[in-house]
Amino acid sequence: MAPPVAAAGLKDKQERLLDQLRQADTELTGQQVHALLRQSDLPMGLATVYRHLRLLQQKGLVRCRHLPNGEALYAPTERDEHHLTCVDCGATTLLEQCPMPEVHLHGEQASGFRLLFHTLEFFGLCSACQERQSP
Amino acid sequence: MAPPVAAAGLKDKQERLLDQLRQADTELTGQQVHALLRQSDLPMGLATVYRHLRLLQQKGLVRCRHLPNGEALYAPTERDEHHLTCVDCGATTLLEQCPMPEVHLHGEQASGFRLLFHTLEFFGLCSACQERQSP
DNA sequence: TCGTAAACGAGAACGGTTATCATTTCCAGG
DNA sequence: CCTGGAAATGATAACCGTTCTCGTTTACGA
Repeated sequence: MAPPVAAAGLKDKQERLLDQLRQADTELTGQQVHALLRQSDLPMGLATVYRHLRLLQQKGLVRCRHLPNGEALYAPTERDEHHLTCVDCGATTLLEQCPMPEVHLHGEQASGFRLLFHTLEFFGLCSACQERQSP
Repeated sequence: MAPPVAAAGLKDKQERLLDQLRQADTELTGQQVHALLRQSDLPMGLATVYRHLRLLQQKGLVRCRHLPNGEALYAPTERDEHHLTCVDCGATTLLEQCPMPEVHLHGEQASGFRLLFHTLEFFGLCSACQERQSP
């Protein structure tokens, strides 16, 4: 009874989860990660997904931001992207260029914080929503 | 029967709500705004608070950010503050100086978006949580 | 092979936000 | 002053993503 595929089970789930985020071409919600993993050869429960997502964040490997509606989006920290989000409909656009090439907190400004990642997000009204509210 | 205090009722609720945010010395959650207003001379329902909070955002008068736990915090846009937040316990520290003095999106990079505000937030581990996870 | 501790996951619980919808408040005309 | 319709309001129900609970499974050194 040699486990043909189950061997993948040995692979650390956390690492697998990170792979999933890296492979994705966009940020993913916790639910999406769960759904993707679900139909892979190494499915895992929703609770586990969130658990590891948090741990990865604490290791500084994953960053997350929140949409106006409160949903959380996750991405690998090495991907340094910023977005323009509509406060009305929630549509988000990836900014072509980072408006702030290098940001670093000077040392550790605040009492022993270990800096892991940052988010810089822009908010506004997309053209569609501008028209809709002042025709 | 001259209305002694009720006259305040004439004042636009939306403006009143904005005052509340301006008077506060920190960012407030929707619930907090509601609670504060509740015991003022112009109480309003939770639904109304959230409705106006969104409208104020669309006008560019109020900005909001989300804590790691998903809670939304509101503040007047004129207050340009940034924070350092612990991804574990959620503690937030106000940054003394803005690490990015002037940020502007060059014109409207993206298809007709009208830029209203931005958020720049830093995340890491506070000293307490660092110790707790690797003693 | 055992025993203990950590990891897991299904489903319940939570809690902030949003939607519903009946009621109230505004106001511009009669 | 009345009146009628539109917009605002708010108590409550519904939503839904996330977290918790806790019994079960897995890992692994002795």
